[in-house]
Amino acid sequence: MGAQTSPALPVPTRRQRLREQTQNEIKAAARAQLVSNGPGGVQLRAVARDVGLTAPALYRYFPSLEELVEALTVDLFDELCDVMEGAAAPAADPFARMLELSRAFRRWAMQHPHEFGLLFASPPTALGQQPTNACQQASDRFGNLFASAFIAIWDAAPFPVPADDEVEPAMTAGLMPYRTWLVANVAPDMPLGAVVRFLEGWVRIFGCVAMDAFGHLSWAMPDGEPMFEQVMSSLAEMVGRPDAYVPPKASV
Amino acid sequence: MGAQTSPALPVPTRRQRLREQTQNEIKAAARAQLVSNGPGGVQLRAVARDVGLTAPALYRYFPSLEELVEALTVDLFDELCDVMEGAAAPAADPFARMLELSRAFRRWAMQHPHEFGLLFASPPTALGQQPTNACQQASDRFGNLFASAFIAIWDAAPFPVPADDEVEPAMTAGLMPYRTWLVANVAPDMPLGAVVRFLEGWVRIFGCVAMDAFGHLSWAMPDGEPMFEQVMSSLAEMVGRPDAYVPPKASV
DNA sequence: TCACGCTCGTGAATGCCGTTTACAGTTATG
DNA sequence: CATAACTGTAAACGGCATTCACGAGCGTGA
Repeated sequence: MGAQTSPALPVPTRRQRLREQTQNEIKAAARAQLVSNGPGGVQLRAVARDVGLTAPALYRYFPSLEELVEALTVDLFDELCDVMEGAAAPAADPFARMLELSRAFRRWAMQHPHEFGLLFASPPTALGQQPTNACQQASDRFGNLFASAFIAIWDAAPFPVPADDEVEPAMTAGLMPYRTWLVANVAPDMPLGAVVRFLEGWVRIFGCVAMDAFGHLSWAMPDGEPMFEQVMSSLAEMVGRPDAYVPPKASV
Repeated sequence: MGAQTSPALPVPTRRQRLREQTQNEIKAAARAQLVSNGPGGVQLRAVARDVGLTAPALYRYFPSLEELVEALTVDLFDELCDVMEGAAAPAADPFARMLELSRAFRRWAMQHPHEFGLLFASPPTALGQQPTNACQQASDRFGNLFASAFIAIWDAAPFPVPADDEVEPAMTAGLMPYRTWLVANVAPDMPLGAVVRFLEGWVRIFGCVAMDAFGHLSWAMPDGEPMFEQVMSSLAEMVGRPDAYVPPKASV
């Protein structure tokens, strides 16, 4: 009845706190399994064992194994986004921010290949079923990180891009919905050609990171970082700022 | 006892033929499961049911589910390579061949996303264990398709590439083993810079195809083909033959 | 022709899995 | 303090991969 109990939301009851804590323990155990067994190797009974419960008890916290993995996915997207945001100062030069965002992305992917696999290689596994709202939201946050970084680069210093009528008609058509959304919501003055450049860059960054994380580069080189850095350097040229690329600080 | 029975190998006994036929039926059933359930959704018992056998019977043909999937993987690599070779005339202009190889690759990936997932997205699933010999061999054939196509382009008309001392030292170091192998075996006169360009191109092609197949492009565009075609066009410029890119024949 | 061995298939059994159900103990609340 | 909500358990179900012991059929050499 004290005065400070009036806002209902910020005062979770004791049980709620314990419940949330247990949920986190469960997700942590699930992640440990993900790390050692890969996506698909997360087992409900094993998670329960690790956390000191019987299997049916987990159903008090997650309605199914699948939803547990989904919750873990959301957490991992958030972790990845947090790491990326923590690595790139928003106030920095826009391209420097993009550079640091991308490097943090690559670093996280290399350090957590199985988590990366869960986030980015599952679609073929789960093809045909649309993702959960929460999942979609989490991956949107990730996408927006890159998009807003690109928009900042463009707003700070537009660079030459193909004119609207130089873009392939097929691409123009396919890109229209996204482009109108962009213009209406976040980047009023971005031409179609810039959107194309954004996607090109995103494909190169993601492709480089994903191939490395999935081991599709190791036949030619043991470490994909130099290739990644070169991609970033060539992207600096693409956005008309060849000087903006700076090599990474030497790692320890 | 006839004269034609002398070579032991080319005359498989009747049993051997039946056995092989059953093996193929099993792999076909496994593939059907792969298509409908995705990698990881291939179940031994379900395969057995589909082929009209009990589960233990499959162990007469494959020592485990895992090895069945591996055999299927090898088959799929071969099918992909056959399709690609069938789509690209070896005698054609070297870049045209690369173009057709890449398009066939993309086409196959789009038409068989689950098979593509099994071939190219499993490493995170099976991270830490080196592939079977047969698997390695099959994926080597795939890699060599692209490599030899690139070598043909280079041999036909070398193009400007970064000089050896312009390549990042880190990349030079990592690339050395592969480069010396290339020079020793298939491309005696290929400079380091050309190897770098090859990998760049490969990363862009694969990245574009993989992202599309995994649905990581659909948030921006429903169909990744125009983006893929643009990548191919820009690769034509990269190899100094901007004229060599020709748009695809209109699809039906 | 017959008997032997090899191949291929089966049913039963083991131990794991995800999930459901019924039940008991604990905790918060009127 | 009684009542309801919450959190855990044991038992059970069906499905899974895998192993084993067994039998039926084929191919071959005496």
